[in-house]
Amino acid sequence: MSELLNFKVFEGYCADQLLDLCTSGEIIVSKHKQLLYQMGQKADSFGIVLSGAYKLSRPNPNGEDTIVHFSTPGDIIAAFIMAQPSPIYPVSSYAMGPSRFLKIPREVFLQKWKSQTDLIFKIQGLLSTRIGSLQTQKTLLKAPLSAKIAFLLIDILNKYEGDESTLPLPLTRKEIADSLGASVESVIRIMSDWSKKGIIETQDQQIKVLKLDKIIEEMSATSS
Amino acid sequence: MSELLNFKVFEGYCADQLLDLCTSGEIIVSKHKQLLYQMGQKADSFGIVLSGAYKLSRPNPNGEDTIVHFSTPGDIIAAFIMAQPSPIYPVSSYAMGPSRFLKIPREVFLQKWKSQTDLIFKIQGLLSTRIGSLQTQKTLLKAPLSAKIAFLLIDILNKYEGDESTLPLPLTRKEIADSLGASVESVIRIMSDWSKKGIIETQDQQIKVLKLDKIIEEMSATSS
DNA sequence: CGCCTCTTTGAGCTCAATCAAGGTGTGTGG
DNA sequence: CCACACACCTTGATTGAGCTCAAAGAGGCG
Repeated sequence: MSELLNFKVFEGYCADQLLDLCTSGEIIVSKHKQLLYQMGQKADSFGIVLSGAYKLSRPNPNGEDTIVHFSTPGDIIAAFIMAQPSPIYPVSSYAMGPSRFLKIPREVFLQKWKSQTDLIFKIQGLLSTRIGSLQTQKTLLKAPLSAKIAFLLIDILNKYEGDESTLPLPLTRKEIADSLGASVESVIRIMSDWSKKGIIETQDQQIKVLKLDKIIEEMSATSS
Repeated sequence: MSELLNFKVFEGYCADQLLDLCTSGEIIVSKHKQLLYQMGQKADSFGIVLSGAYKLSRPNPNGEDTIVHFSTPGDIIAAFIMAQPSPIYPVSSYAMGPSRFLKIPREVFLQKWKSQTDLIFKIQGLLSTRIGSLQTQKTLLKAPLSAKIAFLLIDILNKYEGDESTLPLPLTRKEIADSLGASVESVIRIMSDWSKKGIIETQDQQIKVLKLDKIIEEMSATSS
């Protein structure tokens, strides 16, 4: 599939090489909310998000799921545990809306990917972006909820090259809440407020940011 | 230095190989609170914590520092950004108590470390542990503060092979607060309570966990 | 000896959680 | 086709965990 060539991870690779890397690859078509990987199970494959999105989540002490990451096209899932002796998926993955995923067996990673130094460092780059994002979220712990929501929206928008203002994945208020460790009601209160002020617009779980500057303001706002 | 041989990252390496890997290495002796790396600066070296500990922190929107990670002996700092074109330290590092650090120039990484596939995956293992820890912290967002403190203490204890019950680094209440996104006062209130109950003991910023089971209980406690 | 860091305790307040209730749209089985 | 369950969104009222502010004691250090 030539669509792989567009992803930054494969920068500098030609079609033939990619074909080799994706030996025994299989395209998984997921429906909304469908499980891709189950936390705790033996990790015998990894892969790349082709379209749509997947959420990675772990249960919290109350048994509810906390979302730890949103994986969007070009994102590699589970690659960085493939090198471990007998890897286990550390999180569960669910599709958000109809999505496609290129699934590759672990053996192919060990045989073909592992030795590609450049590729490994590209993947490490993705990892380090992820750590950066988690760390930023940690610095926002003491910030008001509105700042956290603002950051989350901007963080997701930033992943897409095109500076579209519409979030390219169906995102419910509940999912925002689960990602931020907040309650749905609180998230709704803040976002309703933004809607009234014309800062954002929601249609059918597609969130559109109309006034990016206002959102950014929201993040540093000491006042109102 | 043969003390490197004890660290898990270098499992399987012999002294000669290590010596080669640490070409141009320099041992940095840090005093308490001394700066090791400054966030935002050009990253031209990385290294390994030999003794003591370092805290990695980033400023939050209020200008205060949030601690994102505690690096203890055997931990590698900044290695995973060395492969980037022109890396910048993403966080600042400060010594906690007198500490020692083996500093290695970036060129040595590019020349000698980069090609050692096994080593790279060991480092990736450290990274993935770090992500795991950050994710777990995220799942605790809705848990009471006491659960977060309990988890932090246990998390730090777990890093040390020997099941010592004394935390091997000087940890102030303020640092705990800065790591959890809480206020010093709240941390003190909870820990004073634990001290009174004989669950922990503090002497000169050395925290000792007397009743590990009680602490674990604290994490799931719905009551009290 | 004054300054600084760390710890402690108390009082009051606030942000967001919880509880409660109602509305809408969608899928599903009788 | 209707009824029912279920997921999502919304709004209001109440409450409480933890924050802020204030004040003070205990080392340690130049």
